[in-house]
Amino acid sequence: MPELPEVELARTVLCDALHREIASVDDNDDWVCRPHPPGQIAAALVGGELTAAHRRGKTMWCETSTGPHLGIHLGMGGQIIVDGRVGPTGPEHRAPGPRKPEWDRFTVRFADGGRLTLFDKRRLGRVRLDPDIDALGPDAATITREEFRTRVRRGHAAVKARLLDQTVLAGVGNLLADETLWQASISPSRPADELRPAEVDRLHDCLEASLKAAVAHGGVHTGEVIPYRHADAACPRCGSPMRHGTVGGRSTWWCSTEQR
DNA sequence: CCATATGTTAAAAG
DNA sequence: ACTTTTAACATATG
Repeated sequence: MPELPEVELARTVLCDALHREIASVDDNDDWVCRPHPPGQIAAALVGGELTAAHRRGKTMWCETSTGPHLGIHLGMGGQIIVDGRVGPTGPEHRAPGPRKPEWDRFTVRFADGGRLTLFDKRRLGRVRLDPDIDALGPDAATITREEFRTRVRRGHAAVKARLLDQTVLAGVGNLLADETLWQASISPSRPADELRPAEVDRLHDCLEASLKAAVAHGGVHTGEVIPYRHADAACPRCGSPMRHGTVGGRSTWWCSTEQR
């Protein structure tokens, strides 16, 4: 579920956890908390408080009164829950399924009795101290037209692979990439450096629009073409069959006639 | 049992 | 050396 829009919404939930004394921390999942051994993150946080919540691409981090930054990544399906308020990270938000306690992978308990939890069935989420934010490219929501042009076109890989590369720009995931390329009528497998300048600009415009719509509507799954990413679907714009394949190592759907 | 899943990344390949 | 692709990661679900 979590791509940039979901993570931004999760970040707003995270803000509810700010300025509250941290009483204890459960960091016992050594896979989610790697490379930290159990207790290390707890030791860095207990007694202090979270003072600010930031995001770049799909990575969030909190500043703390004790010094270190607390990095949180939702992985493939993680959710932030603060005092029972669930970050809207996809269809599950609207139809919450079972919530087994063992799916709580990381928890900060506050002196006021409330708590912040990373809920993640698949366990691909990540919590760590002082994440390397600078390894990421510019945030997809604020990247300039100039930056987008030079970064996306630098490289011969498929344009979808460039969009998904978090060091090129940060925040675009598989669904948002398909949505943006469909909006722009560009084939996902076109080599990025062969796109005409006008096409790259169109892609940037469509990315901005898709991001804005997704944040406003509650997630990337609200994209126009997302419901048509399945076998036997027809393009909602022209009626041609939707095509399927693997591009950039990910399952990809595109319109067989409009996307060139 | 098999395939798939909205992400990242180490390793292999080019 | 740098870029691109693939496989693996942990786990749930259809």
